Amino acid sequence: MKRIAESTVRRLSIYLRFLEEFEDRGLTTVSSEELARRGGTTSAQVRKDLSFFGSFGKRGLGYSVPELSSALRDILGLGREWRVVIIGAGKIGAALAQYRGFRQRGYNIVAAYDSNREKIGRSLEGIEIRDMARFESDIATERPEIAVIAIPAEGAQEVLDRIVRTGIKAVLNFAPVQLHAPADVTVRAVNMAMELEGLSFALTNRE
Amino acid sequence: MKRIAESTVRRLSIYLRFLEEFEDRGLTTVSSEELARRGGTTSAQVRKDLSFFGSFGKRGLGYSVPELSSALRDILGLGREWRVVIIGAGKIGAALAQYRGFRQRGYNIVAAYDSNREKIGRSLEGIEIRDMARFESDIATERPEIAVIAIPAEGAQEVLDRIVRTGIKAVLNFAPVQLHAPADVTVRAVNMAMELEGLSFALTNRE
DNA sequence: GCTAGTTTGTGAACGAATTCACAAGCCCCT
DNA sequence: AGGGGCTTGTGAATTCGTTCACAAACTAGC
Repeated sequence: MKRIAESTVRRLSIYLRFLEEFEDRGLTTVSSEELARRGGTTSAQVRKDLSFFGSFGKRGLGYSVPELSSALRDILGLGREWRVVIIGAGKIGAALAQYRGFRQRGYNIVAAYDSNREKIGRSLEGIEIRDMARFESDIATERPEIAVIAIPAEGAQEVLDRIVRTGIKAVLNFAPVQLHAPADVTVRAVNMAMELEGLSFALTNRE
Repeated sequence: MKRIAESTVRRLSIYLRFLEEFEDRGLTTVSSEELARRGGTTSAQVRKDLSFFGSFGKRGLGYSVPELSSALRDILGLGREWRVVIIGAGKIGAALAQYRGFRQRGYNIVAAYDSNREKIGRSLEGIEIRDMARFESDIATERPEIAVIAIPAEGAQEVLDRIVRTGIKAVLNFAPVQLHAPADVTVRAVNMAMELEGLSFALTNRE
């Protein structure tokens, strides 16, 4: 299969969100034009994005809402459950743990890890906080597919190295540092500081 | 001035982070090659990124660490203080409010807003939680430059419309929806659900 | 002050992503 | 059953972003 651009995948997520809304409202078909308007893009872009994966529409009519959402869920890997571990039981870990959208979409948070004696053994929004020392042995038996780094910048690369050694291939990083991993490990970053700097840049440099 | 790509601005943030680290370690010069290695890019990319804004280096030597960090801080608008309001005093709002990196870089959180009677009047990590009903009148007197949306998806577009009407031109959105704003308002989105879907996509569709 | 060794800054080449534009296909109405 | 009106799917054209490659400019050593 041809390599798919990250931007395409992001848009598929956006389309899926609208499709789910349309499903709830009982709509049966939708046009690329409508999806584009909602998603802030163009109808040609929508059709091109979908065309990488197949033909889901009917000419003259549009896309069947249930069919297309089902197809997108499959494409995005939402047709199964994913086991997720969170490293870092601080505020960000807590915000993640309580977010209902994750479980709804099949992301099952199996545990949180921390090194702070105060936190170990307690629960984070119903999720067990375990000693980071147990990390490797737990992973070996529970085999989660996704790890979330929710600790400060300083220890993040070291934690990522440990994650990589366990064989986990997908990591979501909330620490405000650029991390390095082998090519077969996908690392996505959420960096609030960087986004804010994008805003102050825009405010500063506009005509 | 020529339009600068968002990807360029993101990289500038990354470079600045390393430069600050180098400053702390007392290093005086750095090459584009070194910055590239740390930032996960190429030296040509680093030089091209910087060249949009001027010539900061010395041929044969590299860049002066203090000079380049100062230049990047100016470019990214970090040479002044920005007033920020957070809308939504939930878990995400709390995670933001306690994050020390913001104040360090000149983002001053002036207040948080919520509609929940329970929360109004309390404090979020030392920041006053105010009634959302006061929003417009407060903005008119305090004139913050940046608003952060940290509420669930449902009310987010409506809140953005209110923000836009106050004249605020920069918004950071944590709600998992695509929002629409006039072209002169910069909206950056942080969408954890979308990032996770990027990961499950990568796990599902790889050879 | 000259030479060898670096590293920048930047046009030109390349590659990737988006947009255009239109034939092909489908629905609905008469 | 045929025609008009839509909307998809997709090559081609275009735009945007990255990488290449090298002259220009600097340092350091002799």
